[in-house]
Amino acid sequence: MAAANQTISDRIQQKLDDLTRAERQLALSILENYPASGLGPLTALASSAKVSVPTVARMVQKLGYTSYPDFQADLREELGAIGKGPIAKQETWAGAAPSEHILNRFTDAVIDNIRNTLAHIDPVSFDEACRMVADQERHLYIVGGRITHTLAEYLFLHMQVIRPNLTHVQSTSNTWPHYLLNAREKDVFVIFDVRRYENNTLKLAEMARARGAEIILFTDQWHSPVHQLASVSFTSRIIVPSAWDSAATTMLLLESLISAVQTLTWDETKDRLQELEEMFDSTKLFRKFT
Amino acid sequence: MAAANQTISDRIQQKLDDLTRAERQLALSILENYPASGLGPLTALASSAKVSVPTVARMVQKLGYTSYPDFQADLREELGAIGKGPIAKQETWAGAAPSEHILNRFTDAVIDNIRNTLAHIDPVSFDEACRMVADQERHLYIVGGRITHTLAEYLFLHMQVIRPNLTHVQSTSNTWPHYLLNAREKDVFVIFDVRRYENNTLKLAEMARARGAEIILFTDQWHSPVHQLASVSFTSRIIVPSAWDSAATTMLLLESLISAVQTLTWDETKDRLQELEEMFDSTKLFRKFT
DNA sequence: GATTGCCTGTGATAATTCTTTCACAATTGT
DNA sequence: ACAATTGTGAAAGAATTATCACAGGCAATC
Repeated sequence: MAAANQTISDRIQQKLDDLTRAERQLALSILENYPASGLGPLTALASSAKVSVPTVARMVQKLGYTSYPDFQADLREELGAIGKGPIAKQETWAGAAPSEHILNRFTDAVIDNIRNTLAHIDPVSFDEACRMVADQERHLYIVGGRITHTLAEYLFLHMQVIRPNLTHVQSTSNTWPHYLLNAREKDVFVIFDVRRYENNTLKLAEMARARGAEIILFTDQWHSPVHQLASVSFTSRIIVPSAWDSAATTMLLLESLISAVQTLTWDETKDRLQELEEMFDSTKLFRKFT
Repeated sequence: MAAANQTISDRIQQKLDDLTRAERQLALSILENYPASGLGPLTALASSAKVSVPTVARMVQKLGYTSYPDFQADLREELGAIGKGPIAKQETWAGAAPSEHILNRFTDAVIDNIRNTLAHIDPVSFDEACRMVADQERHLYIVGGRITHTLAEYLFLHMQVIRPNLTHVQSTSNTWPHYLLNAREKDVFVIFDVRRYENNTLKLAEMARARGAEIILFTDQWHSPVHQLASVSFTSRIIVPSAWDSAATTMLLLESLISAVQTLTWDETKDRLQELEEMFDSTKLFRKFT
């Protein structure tokens, strides 16, 4: 049994870089359900991590143990030690940091935002919005402002894979009126507007509405003026201990929407994804492992 | 394995009266160091409780298990259930929607990601990264890939307000080698790289490192290869019920970092913010109320 | 584009450890 | 003294673990 002042969890994380792909997969699996998974039989651990038995044996030795049971003994000892100590903590997210640390305070706030936002959301509207975004007959315009531009782009990036017939508009640029020339009845505008609300965005929304397009709005709890014009509005709470607002909750909503739209259009999407994969493979832009 | 809604600890205590002297002695020993002692070998448990091996075997059967390993399996399962904190599982986030609705499933996953990510973060490294990013002597390069580009841009946007002397680099473009010409010792690169890891990004990181610059990396649980070169790495869990990965957790970390850097540089920042406000006022780009 | 080397899984085997269960003796309490 | 409980020692059986050789696959390199 190897002596250690740190937890085995720490030790594994520290060694993570010296490990190979399968070993890392195993290590992460152990950390995933820690420490329970490491206390079962070796074969069970191997199969739950989807690696082979020798891989487990090899890694345990890399971690400095003479055998798997040796490793388990250390785990048990650690588990026993926890029992003694003050068990109080659980409230802090980053356990290693004090509760006043910005990481903990910020995370507290974001979780609170998420809870609050989700509690007030209307799933029917959500589903409705998903259907609108998934409808490939309608041209999809995605509009972001100065800060929200990044969220808009994130949506655009994913929608590009999922469906054709879409446009990314920056309300901060002067070129957006050109795009509106093409907008037709029933087209869909996904608009992001949080405080400080942008005049350009409002004008754009008004003109879109005038042309008979429908608007899906992502805004904050104070409601962008675009709200009046929107068919569906998503309201996120965005308060955090910072000079700025948080986009994390809006991001969550957005990703949920993407996931839902993806499911709705899966039949068509999967071919596009397939093609994309092949293109990536051929360009070698990405690496497959390690 | 016997079904139970209660913990095994409860069950043992409940049965305590039906047990004989040696068995009770064993039971109390198990509860003494719960659950670690029950997860070791039977013989070890027997000797630590100072009872004989058959006594252990007999009692386990009295508790309703078919075998000692069966008992252990139940213990491990219970241990695994504890690992999941109290906040996540029970609740439906969007109360109006059924728990199988994508909104609830997705939010569950994100909360889980956040919990897991924060649990493994090192606050010392975090603070260190904040100091590096806040140091205006060093030029700050922000690097994003295909998907992470949006996160990079989000950081860039905020850093622009907080400090001068920074550059936004897209690893997907071909122009980045030009930027590297200006990179100097101790400059800071904030690099985003999640799967699928981009070869361009790795090359960029290597060259930055060769020039003596320091790297702060935002990656996922599988660790971008850039990890080896980084002074500080932030590892987010990014699994959600979707064909894509979630950026929400990384966004949270990022915003925490921004907030912390903002605090560190407040003296200089507040003037810049003031100026920015005035510029916005004069351009009438934003509306002050509603 | 071919080669080389590293990593990983497979299947098998042997060694080890752990578990179960004997019968019987010792102990305890009634 | 009787009956229930418990421990001893042992041995068989089961499960787990350690390890091997080998082949396939992937990636880096030239």
